[in-house]
Amino acid sequence: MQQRFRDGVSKWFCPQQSTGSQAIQADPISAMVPERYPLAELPTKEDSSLVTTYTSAALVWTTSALPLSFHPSSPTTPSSIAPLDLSSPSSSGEEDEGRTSDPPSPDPSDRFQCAHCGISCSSRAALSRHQLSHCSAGTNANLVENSNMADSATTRAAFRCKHCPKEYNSLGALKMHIRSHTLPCVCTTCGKAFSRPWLLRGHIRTHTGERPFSCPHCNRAFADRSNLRAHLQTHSEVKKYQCSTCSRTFSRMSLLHKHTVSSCCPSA
DNA sequence: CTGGGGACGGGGCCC
DNA sequence: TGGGCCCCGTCCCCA
Repeated sequence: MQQRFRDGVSKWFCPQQSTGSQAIQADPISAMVPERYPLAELPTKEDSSLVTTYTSAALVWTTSALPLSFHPSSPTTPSSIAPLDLSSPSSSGEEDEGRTSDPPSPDPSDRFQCAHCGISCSSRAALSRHQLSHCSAGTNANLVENSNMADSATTRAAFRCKHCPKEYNSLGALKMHIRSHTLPCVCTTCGKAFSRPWLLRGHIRTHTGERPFSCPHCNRAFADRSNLRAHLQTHSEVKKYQCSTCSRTFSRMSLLHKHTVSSCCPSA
């Protein structure tokens, strides 16, 4: 029954069963029609080029990650926004405690580091898989001309999507991405298609009205866990996102964006 | 204008 | 290798 709840998210997880079991067991589950999956869409490995590296920078709220979604015309400098340090033991930040929305704790003791490239993995399994990527990367090495292994461990890519410019360094990742083009999961109620079954399940809740995620503070229920997470921020006195100009905090990045662009420091 | 909810997309991780 | 799940994030809409 206990599922994998990384980083203590079970603290505010719904009291009901796991996400995959409620209300989906009846008709809605039959709404999933994942038979449309054209594997033939998978590309060959002939394509080879380096692509932009997706670093984990965005995960630690670095300001450099912010302008990606800023309005192009906005003169706001990224440096006007800074991640809020919630390290202070504020009781208001209780629901944020231990979640992965926080920067991952260094805790090197339980990290599994790759001897090849130094990348830290969260588990032995992850490390094993990562090391396999070195093996497969060796296979792909001629696809991705790269001589600096240590520096390029995160940059090599060999599998290119034929529908868009995206590239991936593993076939599995590419297959997953291609689903976003093929949308194999179709809602039988409204016909809307989704890339993954659980996306469809979430969508089906909009039809059924099911709200399995409830707030422990106000008992308000949500159909989407992410929305509950955002809601929990409203109960926190100190919000996660802070404007470095006026120190005002916001529950959402988007609100911070609006604030910096429109009212606080639009010309900064 | 601001804050918040609803709906959804996508990459990563674990089994 | 694939499915399921998690988290992060965005966009839109409304009060």
